Amino acid sequence: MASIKFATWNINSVRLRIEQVGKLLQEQNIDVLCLQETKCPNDAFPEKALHKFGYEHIAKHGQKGYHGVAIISRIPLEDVKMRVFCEKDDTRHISATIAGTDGLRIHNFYVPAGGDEPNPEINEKFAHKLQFLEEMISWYKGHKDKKNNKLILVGDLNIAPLEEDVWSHKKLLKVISHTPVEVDLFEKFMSSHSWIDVMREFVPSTEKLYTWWSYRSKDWRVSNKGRRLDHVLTSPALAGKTTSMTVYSDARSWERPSDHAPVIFDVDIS
DNA sequence: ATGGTAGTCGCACTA
Repeated sequence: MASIKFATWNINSVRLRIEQVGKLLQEQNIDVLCLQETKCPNDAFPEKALHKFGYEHIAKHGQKGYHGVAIISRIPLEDVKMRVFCEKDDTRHISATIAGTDGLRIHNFYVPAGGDEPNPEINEKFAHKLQFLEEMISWYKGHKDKKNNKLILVGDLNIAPLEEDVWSHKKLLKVISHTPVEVDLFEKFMSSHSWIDVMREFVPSTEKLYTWWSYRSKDWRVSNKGRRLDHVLTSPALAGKTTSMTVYSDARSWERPSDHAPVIFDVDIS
């Protein structure tokens, strides 16, 4: 069986943590890594280090200071595209087709976090997040031949949709990432394209599952007040093709860690 | 109810 090992990780500065990127790639034998929050302009992207780690194919979409996404691959990437959302020049999306896979395409997203105040009337960051999600719902409508498209969508979607995706459902109902209005949009997005929630294929919805733990708690593993903000989705054409999924929370304990853990998964392409 | 930490860029902003 031929398979590809993928990972997605909000790295919170690719330059600061380039050695951690290398450690993940090499120790976990990753083929294709999607990064979010690279916080790095394209001309400053640490390509040489990545080449040294054995990764020749890099698709990047970054800007100074904020946001930024990238796909780092051992396999050639084709037809790299970026999409604009909300008519902003934020670097929040990049996609590519994996060579030699008969058209398997991966989309890498960094959805706006949305600020603190969960009222779009007075918080334009939350309004932006909701509009971004609306545009994600309409984004795919132009695609043809949906049923045969082999698509993977990963990234920091900044939404924890299920009750067991947060440490306390009740306490987070008014906390952005878990408010009903954004969870509804997330569910609308999922159903409009029949996306498969791969992580929940491996860990039942009755069990807690997190990918992010705030920097603001001293002992993140003991308090364990996490949220599942990072996601792995596939189109129905890939149903049953994901053969493993792990939240690699060890990386949250590395020295000067990202506040997100990588999610690693295998896709059978035979 | 509040404030806690981290990163980039420059002394504010975003998460």
